[in-house]
Amino acid sequence: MAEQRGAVRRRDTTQTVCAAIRADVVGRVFTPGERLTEEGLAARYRVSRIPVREALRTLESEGFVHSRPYAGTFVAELSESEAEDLLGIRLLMEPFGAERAALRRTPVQLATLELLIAEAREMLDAGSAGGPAGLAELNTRFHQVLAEASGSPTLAALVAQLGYKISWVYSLGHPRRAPESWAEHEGIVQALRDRDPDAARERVAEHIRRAQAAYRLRGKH
Amino acid sequence: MAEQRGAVRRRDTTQTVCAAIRADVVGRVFTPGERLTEEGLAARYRVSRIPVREALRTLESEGFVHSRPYAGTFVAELSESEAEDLLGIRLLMEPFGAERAALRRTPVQLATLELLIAEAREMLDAGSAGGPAGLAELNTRFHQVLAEASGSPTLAALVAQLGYKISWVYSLGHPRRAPESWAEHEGIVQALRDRDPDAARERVAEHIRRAQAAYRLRGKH
DNA sequence: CGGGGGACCATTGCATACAACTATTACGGG
DNA sequence: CCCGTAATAGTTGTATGCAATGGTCCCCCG
Repeated sequence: MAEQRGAVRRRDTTQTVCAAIRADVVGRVFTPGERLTEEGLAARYRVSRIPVREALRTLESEGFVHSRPYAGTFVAELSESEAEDLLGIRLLMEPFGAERAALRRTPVQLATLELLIAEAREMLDAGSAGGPAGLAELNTRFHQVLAEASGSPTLAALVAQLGYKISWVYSLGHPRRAPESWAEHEGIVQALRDRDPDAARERVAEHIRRAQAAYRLRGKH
Repeated sequence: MAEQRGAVRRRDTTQTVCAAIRADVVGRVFTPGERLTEEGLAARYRVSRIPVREALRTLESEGFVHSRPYAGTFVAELSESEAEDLLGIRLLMEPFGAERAALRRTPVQLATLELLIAEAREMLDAGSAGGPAGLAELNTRFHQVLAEASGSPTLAALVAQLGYKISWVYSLGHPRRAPESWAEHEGIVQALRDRDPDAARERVAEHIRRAQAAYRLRGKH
């Protein structure tokens, strides 16, 4: 369990460690402002310091940690306004990507999105048997595939980074509006199926505005 | 000269190497698709492989290179549509940032922008004595400071990454519209001075649309 | 002569080891 | 008792070295 947590098959170590640290940051295992020692992380994931260092450089450029030479690496702290801006940026980029995706999506991407919706519906019908974590995972993947369907690797990468950060912010308290959310996803996929860029853009924009509103309500803690 | 190119003061090596490689990628010293060997880069910049590796991880997450385990690192290739999308994304993000900047800019940031404009005007009046590279550098910094003035570190980082990539694309052939460009910059700063978010957003949008148009004209090669 | 398979080599991935710097703490002076 | 300074310890930065893997070239076979 914790023993084998980061036991890598001597391959892809850096990427695995990077994902693990990011997951632990997003999952609030490491609290914002906390100092991360390379040796501590190395021990935690059962690797040496080199993969840890490389993972930290990636996470730094993604904005999850920041480090000063010889001083150490610290988990980033997102201000409230920063969290708000994140949602604003997302509201810009995802509709833009969806517009492109309506024109450029491949059949495989379309089918993947439909598959994700089907899996989500199954989970919802089963009464969240897969757990809310499963739905959140599906949601992340949905938005990820949607971004990739835009045909722009840069845009997809940016959306992915944003998605991680928003998960981080949202982790304070998940708004529970999964059924509505997935219904909206269906509308988005329909627009992609119809190759209707305007509808795709508008539906994604509306989807994100609603998520944003739900977040703001939860934000009053 | 080339001898001392990457001779680092035994500090900040990784960041310096990262910037150097990025500059060489943007400057077309390394051509898209080219394979970069760690040892070759280490020799070029007079450092060991470790800083090179870490720099490459950063550049990978920024999208300038891509690497597969054990296979090597390759300079990324930007398709024409990808270049077009880059400009589209910039057209989304920079006006958004400018809107925020009009409300959040600090006096120091405002003064910095004014300083940059003054320096640019001096160069222009001197008949591009500082060289076009100097103006391009000032342009990059202007947009960088403008993005930072939005008060959102995430947004600033994204704009910075985009800026590098756009410099890369533009390096195929610089559109020479520096005088008009800097006149527009003045209008933008005026909007920030007036704390007028709508004007700031619109002027930046117009500025970028014109740069985009100039690029498209040049693009017909 | 063209295509497939295998061995060699270059290169990457990772761990260990040493040097350099920061932060903390203890000590002495005011 | 507080502040400034210096030594110390802990952590980061970099170099060297070895094991694992992918790419390439050559040989053999069809």
